[in-house]
Amino acid sequence: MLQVNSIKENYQTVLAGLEKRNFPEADTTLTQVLDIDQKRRETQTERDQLQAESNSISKQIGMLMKEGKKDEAEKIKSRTAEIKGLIKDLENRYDEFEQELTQLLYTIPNIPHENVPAGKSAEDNEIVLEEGQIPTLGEDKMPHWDLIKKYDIIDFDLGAKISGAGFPVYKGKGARLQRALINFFLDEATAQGYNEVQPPIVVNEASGYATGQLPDKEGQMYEIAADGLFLIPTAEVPITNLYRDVIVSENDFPIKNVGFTPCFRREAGSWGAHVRGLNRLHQFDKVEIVQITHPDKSYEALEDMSSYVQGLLKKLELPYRVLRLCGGDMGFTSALTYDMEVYSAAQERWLEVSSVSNFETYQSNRLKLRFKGDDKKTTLAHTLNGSALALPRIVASILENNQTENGIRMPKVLVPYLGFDIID
RNA sequence: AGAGGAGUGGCAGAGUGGUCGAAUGCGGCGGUCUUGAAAACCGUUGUACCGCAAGGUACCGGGGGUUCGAAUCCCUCCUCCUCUGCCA
Repeated sequence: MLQVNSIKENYQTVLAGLEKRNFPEADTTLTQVLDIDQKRRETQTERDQLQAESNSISKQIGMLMKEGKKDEAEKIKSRTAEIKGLIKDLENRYDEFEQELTQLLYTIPNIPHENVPAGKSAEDNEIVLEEGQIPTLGEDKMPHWDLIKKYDIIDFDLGAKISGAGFPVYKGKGARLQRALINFFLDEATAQGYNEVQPPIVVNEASGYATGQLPDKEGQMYEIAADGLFLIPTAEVPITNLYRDVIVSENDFPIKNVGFTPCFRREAGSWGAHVRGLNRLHQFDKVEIVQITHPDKSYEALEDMSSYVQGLLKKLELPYRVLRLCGGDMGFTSALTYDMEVYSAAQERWLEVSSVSNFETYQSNRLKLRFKGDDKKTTLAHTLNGSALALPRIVASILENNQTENGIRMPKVLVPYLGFDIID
């Protein structure tokens, strides 16, 4: 969430940023934030003064008791009763203001970076570059949902039986392909200096709030109500939360972690032809990269992560394009996001396979993730993350783009991981 | 899951109702000494909020309570350890 101080100090910038996001009634909301904060601070000052008085009386009583002047002590006691009530009231007021403030701040999205294009929807996203040759397939080309049946590598019906729609079962070479991709992605990231972690795939409420999935999107997550836990929608949640309430040393930057996890999304309200096959699932596999950086270095890191992801797509021989998301399409918590899309040649569509974002201090403020520099001052760090990569759509386009009469040719880079070079 | 024990500053570890934000040791930082280093010695060493400042307030696992006053007493939740049970 945004910091009140930054709203105060950069009011016009924040306002313009919210307008770029088409955030309604931005001015009213921001004024309200400052107003509540003002009241909160005034209440604190008042409360602290009374508390100080009360503390000093208590000390006096202590001294008097020690000296055996019980009567005098009793006399002063009566004075404290009044103060006590006042403090209680102020405390309640303070808590209310603070809660109100937090609730309000939760509704305000991150401020877009200046390079974020204005726009309302996906139509307005800016295509940064397009790379790779789009294959031309014959008339008999098949979409991946037919290919997986033909070669019996992924089974939706079976998954539906044991779990429900959107929970596929990977079989034989299909399962092997999953494992190969996961290992390939992890090896590549590790080679780039990312530290591999294996986090839990359920998280508590505090973690959900810290990275911004709560309170906004609880409907998107599967909830284990009996235990107050949520199935993660992305490894971003547990991996970033590793650093909740942590003060790192400036020398530790950049902190780079990579992790593979299954991801779970309820995707309530999504249906239709676009979600057929592997295009949208309730459970899918993803390798996620997360960086924590010095504020001065985060955009450098973002470019670095973007080109890293592009490198993966090149190695997989997939045609792709990079989009810079517009203000209206960007995620709530992001300041700048690149989406990577691969071309799926039988569906004849671009499919999003990665989203790389810089959150600046939006997450770290909730996380209380700070760093200490040589000057000993603590400052909020910047957090970034990106998919590297999400598997299902990668699989979809590998299957579709590489189909031949004799079977589906596998990208060379995967062959050592697969132990075969064709699915037939 | 049941029984018992424990959670204090970066770590270790005192403190069981009153100048305790907290002894002491280790570690860290600064200095003296030294050609340099070590040792020794001296000093310093948590976080957040309010305040122009002086200063103040809060925090001893989380939350609540008792009391003029709580690290210390009570309730509750969480976590860890030991034993028993169960189990990949």
